[in-house]
Amino acid sequence: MGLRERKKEKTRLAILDAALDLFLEQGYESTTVEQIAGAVDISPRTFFRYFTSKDHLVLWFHDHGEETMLETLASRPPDEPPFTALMHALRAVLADVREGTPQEHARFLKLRRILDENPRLIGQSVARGTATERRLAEVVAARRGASADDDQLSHLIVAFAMSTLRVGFECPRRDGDMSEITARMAESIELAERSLRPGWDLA
Amino acid sequence: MGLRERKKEKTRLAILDAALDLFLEQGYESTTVEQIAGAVDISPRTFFRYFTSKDHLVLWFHDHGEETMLETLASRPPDEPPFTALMHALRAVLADVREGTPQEHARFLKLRRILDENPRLIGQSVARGTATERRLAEVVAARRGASADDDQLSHLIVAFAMSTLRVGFECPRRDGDMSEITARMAESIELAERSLRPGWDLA
DNA sequence: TGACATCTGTCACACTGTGACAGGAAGGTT
DNA sequence: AACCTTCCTGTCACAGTGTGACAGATGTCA
Repeated sequence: MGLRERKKEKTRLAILDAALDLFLEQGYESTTVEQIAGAVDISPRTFFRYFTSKDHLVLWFHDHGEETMLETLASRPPDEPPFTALMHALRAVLADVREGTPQEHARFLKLRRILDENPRLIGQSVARGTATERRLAEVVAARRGASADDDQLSHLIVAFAMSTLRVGFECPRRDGDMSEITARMAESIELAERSLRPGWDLA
Repeated sequence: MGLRERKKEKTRLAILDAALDLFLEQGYESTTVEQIAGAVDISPRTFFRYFTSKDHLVLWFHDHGEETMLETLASRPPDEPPFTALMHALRAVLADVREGTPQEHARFLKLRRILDENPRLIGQSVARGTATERRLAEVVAARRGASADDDQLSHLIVAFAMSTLRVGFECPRRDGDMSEITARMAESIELAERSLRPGWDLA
């Protein structure tokens, strides 16, 4: 990894951290891109070369999560029931979060607080999730030997799995610490697994 | 209902219809608010007094659906299992769509095509859904004699129900007619009911 | 008809996001 | 070290969304 890429990554994180702090100080809406750019001494135009939009800042983790899910899903044995495979993917995301550096934990907690204070952003986060769902549905449909276009069950399996993740992520109280949050997410996964009829995702 | 309200409703629908047609002709992104306003001979400023944003146009039906769901849910017997009650609410939404006037059907079909061509808008639609989910979760939690803050299962029940609706709505092929779409939605509801373990929402 | 609330258009504006272009920094090549 | 190439950054200009303030038009009710 060359100097160029390292510098880029550093700038990226600097923007993110500055933005999260500003959002917590003054609120999301009342913080402008100009301020964020100013805080890390770049031009507003450059900001948009690192993040495609102001909202995109908040979806930072989401992109990582999606990647993890797709990778994990691909690595699961092909004969494993699809929903089970997805639950493993969820646990992988959870493990990623838990095993992060203290810095990453801090970012994660800040992000949760911001999302909690700005319901609109939760919406945006979910909105991005629909793109992920489409891709996951393709993979699940392939596993089931069907086409994602016809097979409603593939979509339902994925939708249920993503719901599980969301509930675990959003549900904890705003003052929860890292261990409480991950515990909630784990709890949500177990809840979902208990709720579904065995073999429902094979029919 | 006075003249004022009737006129308002008429303008509202005129804006909506003009917008849907423009979106289908030229695409969502390349249609401006100015054009929409021009098509119905109002000022752009006035447009924003009827719809809070350009996106809001597309969420028109969503607002109706939410209302129907909350009303239906309130009218179901209190001792009915929550997920069952929600499935009834879903069927009520479906019935509303099916029983609409031909004009309303036309709007519905146009809207579906627009959503299908603009994935970003599906996201927005889902995003709005999160607000609905919160309210529904409150009601479900109350039914379960719990607080929505603590009870993850309430959130999961609602999330699963909304997933069911979404899958039914999004899944049909873009060229489907009204009867095919409603059939798909009904199918999705039955699929969900079959998939869950009896009594899972009572624990 | 007159008093009142509500709706509408105009003007002005802040903010997000994008395209085009020119200068500068990183990387590899000789 | 000098060179060229490629990518990154800042500046300028701009389209488009969305909002606040105010004045005038329109519906409502007495």
